[in-house]
Amino acid sequence: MQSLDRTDLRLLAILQAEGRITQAELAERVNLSPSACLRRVQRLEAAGVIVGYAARIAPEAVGLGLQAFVRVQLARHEGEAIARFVERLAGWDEVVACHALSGDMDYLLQVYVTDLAHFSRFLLDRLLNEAGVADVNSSFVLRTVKCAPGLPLPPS
Amino acid sequence: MQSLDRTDLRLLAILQAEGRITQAELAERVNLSPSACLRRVQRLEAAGVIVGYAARIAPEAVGLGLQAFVRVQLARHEGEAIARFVERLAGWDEVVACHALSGDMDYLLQVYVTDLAHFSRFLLDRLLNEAGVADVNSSFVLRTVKCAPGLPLPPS
DNA sequence: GATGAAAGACTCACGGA
DNA sequence: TCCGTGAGTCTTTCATC
Repeated sequence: MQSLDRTDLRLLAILQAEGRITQAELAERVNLSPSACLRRVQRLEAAGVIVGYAARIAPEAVGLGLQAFVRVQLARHEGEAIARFVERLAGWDEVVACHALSGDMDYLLQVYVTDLAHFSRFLLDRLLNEAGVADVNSSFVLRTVKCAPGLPLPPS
Repeated sequence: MQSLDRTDLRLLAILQAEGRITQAELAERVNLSPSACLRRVQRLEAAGVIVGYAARIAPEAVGLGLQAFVRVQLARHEGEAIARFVERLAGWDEVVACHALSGDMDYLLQVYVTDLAHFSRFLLDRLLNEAGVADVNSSFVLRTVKCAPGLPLPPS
């Protein structure tokens, strides 16, 4: 990707907030013809700047009443265990994100479950069942104070 | 919202993964006529099950090369400070999410910045500049091992 | 980047199970 | 109440300049 000009950034900002806006209205908002606008969007998609589109769903509305962050420490000197852990993660639907972090913990998992009973099963059947997991520390989300609809894009 | 039947859940799963799918194709995938499908989608939107639609953007592609999780503890017995902190958060673009958590920390912030210099400015100019902030602990994302495209929906 | 045109999608009012 | 049909309108998308 060459570089993103002001118009590209405006397109991204709009699409990030209104992913299903029509090309016609998108074009109008950035003062382009529909075809020029579409070409830019297609270019952004092809370049991997736009990775995809998603409906944002309210967790409670689909029965996901509990969100948790789980810090996981793997046993040292077990490269094998790390690879297996990462592989297993992919199959655990409850985990929507997992990051390797700097600092005193190894991995931070973001987890959605229906309730505490579900979370308990997740811990016992999945995480603690895993060889190489040395330590686990769970924090539940009491309240979500802020949830931006996308990334902070540079002003355009 | 009454309840979500199998078709609703299928619609949500598809829209969560392909937010810009056409109504025509969406209808075909769930074996409905376009109009019946559209009515269901509109109902899900009106009921707040679908909160919105968003383009997913690659952070590095827009210059956001560093992601961090920041744990913040506010001073106790300062209800005033909490309210002001939450209010300020809304204006800090770098913060895409903030949750009040159970356990030993108060708030968990998810932060996107361009680089360490930017993060440093964020800490000094914003967070540490805030009255009532008793303790701050930052962890940087070294690697994102998993990033699901949406919520774990019950099978349909 | 704009124009223009053909193909297709969107969306609604209506009638039926 | 929910679905399907049909039709008008708007959108998408491409070739062309």
